[in-house]
Amino acid sequence: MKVIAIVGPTAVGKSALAIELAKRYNGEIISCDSMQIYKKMDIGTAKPTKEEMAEIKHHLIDIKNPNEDFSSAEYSTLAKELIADIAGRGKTPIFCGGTGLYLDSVIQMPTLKSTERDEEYRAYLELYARENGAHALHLLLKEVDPESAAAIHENNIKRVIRALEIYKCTGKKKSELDSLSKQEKPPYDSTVIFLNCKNRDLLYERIEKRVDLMLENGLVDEARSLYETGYLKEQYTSYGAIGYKELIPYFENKKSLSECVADLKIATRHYAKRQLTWFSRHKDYNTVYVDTENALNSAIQIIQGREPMDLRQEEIKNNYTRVINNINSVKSGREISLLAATKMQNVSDINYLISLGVKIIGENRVNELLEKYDSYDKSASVHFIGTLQKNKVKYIVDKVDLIHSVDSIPLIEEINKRAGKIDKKINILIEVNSGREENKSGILPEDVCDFYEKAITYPYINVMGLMTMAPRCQSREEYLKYFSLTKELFDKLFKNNDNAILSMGMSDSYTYAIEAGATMVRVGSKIFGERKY
RNA sequence: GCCUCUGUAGCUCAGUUGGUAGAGCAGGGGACUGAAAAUCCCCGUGUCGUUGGUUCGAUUCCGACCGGAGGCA
Repeated sequence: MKVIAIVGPTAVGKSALAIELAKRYNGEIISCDSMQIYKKMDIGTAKPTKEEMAEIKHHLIDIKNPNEDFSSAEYSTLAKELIADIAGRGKTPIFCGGTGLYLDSVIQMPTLKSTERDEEYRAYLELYARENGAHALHLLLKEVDPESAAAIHENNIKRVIRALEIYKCTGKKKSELDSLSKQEKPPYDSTVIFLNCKNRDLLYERIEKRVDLMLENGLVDEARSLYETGYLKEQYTSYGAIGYKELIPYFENKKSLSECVADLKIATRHYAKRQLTWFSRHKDYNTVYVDTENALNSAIQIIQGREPMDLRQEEIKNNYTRVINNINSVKSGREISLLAATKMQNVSDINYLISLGVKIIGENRVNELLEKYDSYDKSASVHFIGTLQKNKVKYIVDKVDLIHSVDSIPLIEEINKRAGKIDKKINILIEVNSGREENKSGILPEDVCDFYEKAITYPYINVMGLMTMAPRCQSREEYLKYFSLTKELFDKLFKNNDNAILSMGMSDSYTYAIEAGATMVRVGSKIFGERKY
């Protein structure tokens, strides 16, 4: 029986990938996460959203209360039943989660069975260890199961106790059971995709962001309610979850919230590191790096055994053709320039796109532009379309043909100065904050004319037109409002200039922008696909 | 302006009665088949602020200088 599994450290983007694959392969997702098992722990364990669960069936989420016990053996039994059930209905089981042991208990261990636990014996051994020391406890294990004793460090009291408990409950040594199980054949034909991140700092950034998001979504309240209902107790398995116990000192007024949050982030990083170690050890896993490849395409390629480039190029070509057709259907005879927004896209995809006929590419970040610059196919011209910091101007003046996002006099001065040094006139667009959004950059519409008058006085600056980023809108009418406003300003300032550029409209709105009079549109995700990972 | 304290690892700080230094945290690596978001193991060279002097030898003692904190004016 075929199963697919998506594993990887926390926050790499497993869930989104699993859902995409489930859509493509008529799949159902079996969560492989030791903490999503528990009810009432939603935000902190990053469960899929209701919408996602409605779209794709998810299993083994919310099956226990936080004060109930659970174990990998129990997981194994449940998951195996589910595989049979899902496959029996003609669908594909897709595992998704970060608990490596749980996955192994399913795809590597055919006969793993739940065994009863012996709480009394455990408590006795814990006491024994406390009174006589870890070494003495370890000696007990050495007597009954020397092999396991050799494999388990004496300070690892939890494992030593577990091994002793297994012996007491089953009458067999843990080492014996282990080696028996290792002789068995894996029960399924499984393809495991290990999502990883080449750049560790990037993974840590994602973790940081995700924790912040959880806090915004109400993690503290969720934790407080667990704390107050008495579910946040050390004796429960669910207590291990990261994101709850770290906040206890805050609830008890022993630490500030920000200290607790810092601890929680550190705990999550450590966890991610342990996951990386675990998954890296499994040499049969297929590693996909989310920061250097398109995870979905690589995953599909692995599952189907196809060359990734074929598929990726096919997708880009189809998307590109669709965008061009859309542009042609609304441009009513005018010349429209298509700028491909290439943020986060790899150079081979970009160059392929250029080979299809794209003449302009636009980058958002200076560092990224510099990294990729040497590899670009030079038949396309490079524009800068993101927020430009003054201290970065010097790196790009000699490289870009147009800066779309100029919105302050100090920035113009810096560009003018740097351009002067290399004696090159720099083409710029003035960015208009057409939506009057506080956090967005750009000149307010009523100030644009003044700004323009000032800007054209600099000898090395060539103001070629306007650019705007509309706020995210729900309807065509809304978009048209912002675009028309910008178009009016544009007509006022550039009415006699046939070469003037009005850059507006992105993936969600480029057709409306063209209707409103744009001469250039900046399209990224509609060409390269959504950046989900 | 004067006085006191202070400057040691990414961070917080020990320490050397003068023989070039070590903890915690962070970070890195690893183990892990019955509690696993758990549990456990291993990894510490850094111009000891700069610069003169004393000394066989200075991060340690003395002086000057440069940062930082505080006090008196």
